[in-house]
Amino acid sequence: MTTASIDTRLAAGGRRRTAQRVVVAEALASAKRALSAQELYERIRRTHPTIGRATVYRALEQQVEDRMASRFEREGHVSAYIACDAEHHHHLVCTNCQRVDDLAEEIVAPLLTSVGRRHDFAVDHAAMDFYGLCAICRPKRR
Amino acid sequence: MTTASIDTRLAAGGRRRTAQRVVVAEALASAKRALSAQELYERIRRTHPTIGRATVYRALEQQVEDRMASRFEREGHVSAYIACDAEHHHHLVCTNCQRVDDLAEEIVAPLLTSVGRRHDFAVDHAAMDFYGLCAICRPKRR
DNA sequence: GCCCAAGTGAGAATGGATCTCAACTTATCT
DNA sequence: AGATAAGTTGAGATCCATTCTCACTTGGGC
Repeated sequence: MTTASIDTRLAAGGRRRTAQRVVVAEALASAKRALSAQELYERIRRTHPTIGRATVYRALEQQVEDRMASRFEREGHVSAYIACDAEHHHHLVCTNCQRVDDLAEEIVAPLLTSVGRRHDFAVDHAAMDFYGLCAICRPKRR
Repeated sequence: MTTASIDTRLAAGGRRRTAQRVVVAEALASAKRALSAQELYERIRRTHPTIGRATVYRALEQQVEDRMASRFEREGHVSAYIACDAEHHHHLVCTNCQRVDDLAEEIVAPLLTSVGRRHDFAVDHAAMDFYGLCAICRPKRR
């Protein structure tokens, strides 16, 4: 994701494009892996020592609302965030290096169809995150 | 799930079958819906006022380990638990009444196969919970 | 430039979850 | 049954990620 598109999306929905929100969005996007709010806060603090903890939390919250990031749960009741584009909402999370890969949409679609057919249930949203070892970490752990 | 089978499974893996663990397991099993640890604690307290909060948390934790229950995340960083048998680990959670239905295993299997084929990723566990309205709540909300 | 609602930061508050530890059970061994 | 070792328990303290508060600041339309 380019800085330009981050900028555009940060201004969506009547939100203001503040320096802090830009910093948070860029930091998350450039991480290319899942980070907790705390971890991101600490990273950002190295270059922007005056940023507030609550600001980082609020910015992440908004990014999730605006579909610029998605949130999932790490062990220990901690939220982790990953930058993503609006279309992909399911992930393969490496429990070793925290790298995140998008789950191909065409793999998920048939599942949603089957759920509708098999169960009498109106799916609103799904949390579908797979945890395991990525191609790089797997050999090391054997 | 019968009391007998709860009893059997509580004793699995060298654990002791204590009165408190039996109470927690039965309370969760009879709820037939997702409950947070806190909610379950309050329910149990009505009939067993001396039970400790930590005991309930520990019992739930063990049940998850022993595959007698599964845990997922509710809004607000709260863990919710639902009793289940060892085979089913994915759920359809009604966001209105909190009722939980098991997701048929044969629906999920093809997805896991596709993930393995399409991505070079060793899935360890998956959080696959679908949120929406169940057959009973859907008509009411229209 | 003016205005004001949205956003910010520092610290306090919140609250679910976990830890501590002495007292208590359970299962086992003799 | 009595002794014993180890798993459990309960009450409260503690932890810590997250949220709240509120005075101050800033973005952006006018």
